[in-house]
Amino acid sequence: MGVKERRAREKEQLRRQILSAARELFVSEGYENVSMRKIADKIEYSPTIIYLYFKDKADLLDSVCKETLQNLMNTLEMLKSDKSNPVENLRKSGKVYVEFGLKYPQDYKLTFVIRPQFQKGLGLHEGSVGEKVFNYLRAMVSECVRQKTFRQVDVETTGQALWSAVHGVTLLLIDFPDFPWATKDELIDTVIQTMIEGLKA
Amino acid sequence: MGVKERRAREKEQLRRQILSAARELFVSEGYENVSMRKIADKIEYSPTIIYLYFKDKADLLDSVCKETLQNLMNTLEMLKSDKSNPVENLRKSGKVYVEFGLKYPQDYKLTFVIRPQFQKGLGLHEGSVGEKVFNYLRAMVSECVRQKTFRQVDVETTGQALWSAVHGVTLLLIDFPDFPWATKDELIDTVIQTMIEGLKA
DNA sequence: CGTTATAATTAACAGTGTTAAGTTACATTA
DNA sequence: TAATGTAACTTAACACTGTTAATTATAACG
Repeated sequence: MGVKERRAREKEQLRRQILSAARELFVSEGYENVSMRKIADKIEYSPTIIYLYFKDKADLLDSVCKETLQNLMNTLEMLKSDKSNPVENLRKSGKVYVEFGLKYPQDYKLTFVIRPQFQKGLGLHEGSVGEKVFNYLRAMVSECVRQKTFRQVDVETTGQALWSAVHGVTLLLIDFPDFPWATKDELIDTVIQTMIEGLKA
Repeated sequence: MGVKERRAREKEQLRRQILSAARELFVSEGYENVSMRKIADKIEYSPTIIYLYFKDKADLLDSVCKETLQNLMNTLEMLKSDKSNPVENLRKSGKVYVEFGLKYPQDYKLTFVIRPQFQKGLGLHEGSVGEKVFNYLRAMVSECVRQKTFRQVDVETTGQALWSAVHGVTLLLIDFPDFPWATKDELIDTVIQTMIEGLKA
């Protein structure tokens, strides 16, 4: 009775083929400039097959973005955190976050800008990767407060404020590559350090 | 010889008609969902007339965004600044900036996210409105340093860092309306205040 | 073999940005 | 007033788009 399983494997494989073709094209051409036909061409199938695996183009984008979020989470988790120095962890994580965005600018924009435009109601569903990422951030802030390196700030609001800052600098650097930025690294460090300084006790 | 001038006025008038129809539709339907035909319908002309006034759809977007930038600049300039308290000016300006973005979320996204996607090479050209806005910000930071309320930070980098922070919070609030934000105002204030605290001497 | 399920395709619809060619309207000149 | 030139505007078309319904090919089962 291994037939059903083989078929299921084959289906899953094609699904992944579609997904990775879509990601490659989204990244290299931009979401708007990628047609279902182009994706189909790349995997050498007819365009309509995609609809047997994904509801529509937005659903395809959604799946690509979930992968990106997982990649971001993995990247963050690779940083082995030093329990004794939560501020340093926060600084490093911020840096890694921005660098991830700059390394995969199209993926970052797809996930944090394009997707919300096409997929309404993106809260922080229980069990979602987005929730995990934010829990990670919250824990770091919480530890900084517990160790009294930070003053008694509201952990929730502070986490969101930190996210705002790194999100902002990431997007500006992606969207305005021709702007006369001071220096990429200097700017990134300034944003993160200034926020951290502003939170210290 | 007033004929030529009248004709010129009429041309200018139609140009404005197109522009305002485009803005309304971009804002209410989103750039991607607005077709040249829809714009033409709204002003009761044939679709191709638009091409006699604008190079293409991206150029139309460009013109809409320039207006938005001018509106933002005007809003900022309405704040009469108190020479003796530059930090308070900075705080207020940041607040006004974010509130402008939240009041016209579609315009804000068009200008700072969508436009750079379609119009490459958006530096800060001499004489551009964008340059004016940034000069305004630079002057405030500079004054804070001069009065020694801020420590001896690099004005350029600091200005860009501040822009990053307010840009980030604006976009997050626009793009993730269903995220469990602490409180809009609390978050905005936290972002701005934390940055300012982090810059103080 | 024939039957059945399902995987994949073809054809079509209504819409897109944009261009080239054609038409209309109108001020200027004869 | 009638002809002319020119600017304003429209029609028709091209090569695309996302998506659906109907159809065909493929392969497993009895």
